[in-house]
Amino acid sequence: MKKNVIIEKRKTFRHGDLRNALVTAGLEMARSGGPKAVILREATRQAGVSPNAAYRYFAGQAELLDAVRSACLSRVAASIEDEMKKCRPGRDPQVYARKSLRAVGIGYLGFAMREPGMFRTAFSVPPPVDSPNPANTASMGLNAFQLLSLALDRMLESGLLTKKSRSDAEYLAWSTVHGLALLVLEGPLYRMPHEAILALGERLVTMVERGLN
Amino acid sequence: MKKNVIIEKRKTFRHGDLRNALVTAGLEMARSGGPKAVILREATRQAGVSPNAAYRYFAGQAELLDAVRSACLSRVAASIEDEMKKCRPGRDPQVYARKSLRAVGIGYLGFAMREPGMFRTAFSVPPPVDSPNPANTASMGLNAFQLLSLALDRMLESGLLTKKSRSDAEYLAWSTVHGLALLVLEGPLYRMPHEAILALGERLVTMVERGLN
DNA sequence: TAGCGTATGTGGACGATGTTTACTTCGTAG
DNA sequence: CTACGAAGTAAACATCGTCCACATACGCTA
Repeated sequence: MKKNVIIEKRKTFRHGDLRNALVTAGLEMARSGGPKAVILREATRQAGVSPNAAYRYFAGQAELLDAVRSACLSRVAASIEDEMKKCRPGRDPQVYARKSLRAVGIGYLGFAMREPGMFRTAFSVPPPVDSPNPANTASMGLNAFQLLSLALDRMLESGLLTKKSRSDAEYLAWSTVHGLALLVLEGPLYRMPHEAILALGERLVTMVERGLN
Repeated sequence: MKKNVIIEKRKTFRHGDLRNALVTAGLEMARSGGPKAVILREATRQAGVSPNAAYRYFAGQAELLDAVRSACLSRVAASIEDEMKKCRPGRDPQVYARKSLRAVGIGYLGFAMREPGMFRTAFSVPPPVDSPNPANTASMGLNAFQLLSLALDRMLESGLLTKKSRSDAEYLAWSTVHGLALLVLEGPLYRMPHEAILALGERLVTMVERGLN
């Protein structure tokens, strides 16, 4: 395969920023291979360090993956944010609200298509059964979630949504876009051309708009 | 962990049904651990056979996983079918159509909750970049897809859907339910109680009904 | 400035996995 | 009955994650 030669044999005994270097290396592996490609030893190799050095910063491979995953999630949020910034509050609040919701969907889907590896990593999980961590309800994607919530709030404020239908609407909207992204990335829409996917995305967001009620 | 003792040291040199035994073992591993838990060596162990024997039937671990995945997909379809059988064509075709669509959604989501490991395995993929297999467009879940199509056709026939909005509606509906399932299995809805999830599922299907237009 | 404690890395080893190459066993076709 | 080929075995290798004991040098204190 690719024999990434170590950049340079660092001269200092201490690396200086190892934890960060490991996550960065992991990120790159995730980018081009998904969660399964995040190899601890390979990360240390790229950092020019012995395998065990990683254990000074992570309890194990799982924890490294977790850090990488976290980084991926923030990229997702960033993508949404970028899309969101494009729509400014015009005179019609309803138009603004609709645009916001669309931005969330498009930013999300767009990232999935642009960075499949990272996207899949972002939403991969450790054994979903063994983390009875009560505190991590908020550990995932609150940023992206908040952006979505924001868009939905705008819908509510502008009268496009009733108070009742606003509740938990995040989950419904999120489900929809996330589902399409996965269908595209690893489902039957695998070979569908990008424009077609985006068109489907548009319809999807419209469906949410109309269907949330 | 669990030290599944070999059932019995078979007396015949030939196993007789090895390929099947391997897939079955793999299925069980998938059930209780997802795709990552499908270990080739472990499968051969459970079949009471040497590791290499597997290579008579599969090119490698990936191919075994693929077979298991395929089995999981058919389970998904079966779950939908079960739900579908519950709704009979009454006098009102629109009611029937709606019930059908709901059945698909509920069957799908229900399976995800009942068999998380298999569900996750069903929708896991090899490196999504390296299978330029043109023939496998239909290799995945056509069964489940067909059931969904059927339900949507009923919607069309009964006048709940326009011809135009019928096109590609599978993908929109599928995205939605699949997305919720994943949010529940490995997303922020991880710890949400089952009733709440089902309630969300109902709302979701309603959203699709209304939003497809 | 000398020394020392400790955070940071190293080295070597272990068990598990996937996979390859060479060999053995045995059902069966001719 | 014999020989061929399908089915399974044995031993070995590379890689991965991880544990243990040990080495290094940074930076604080005396």
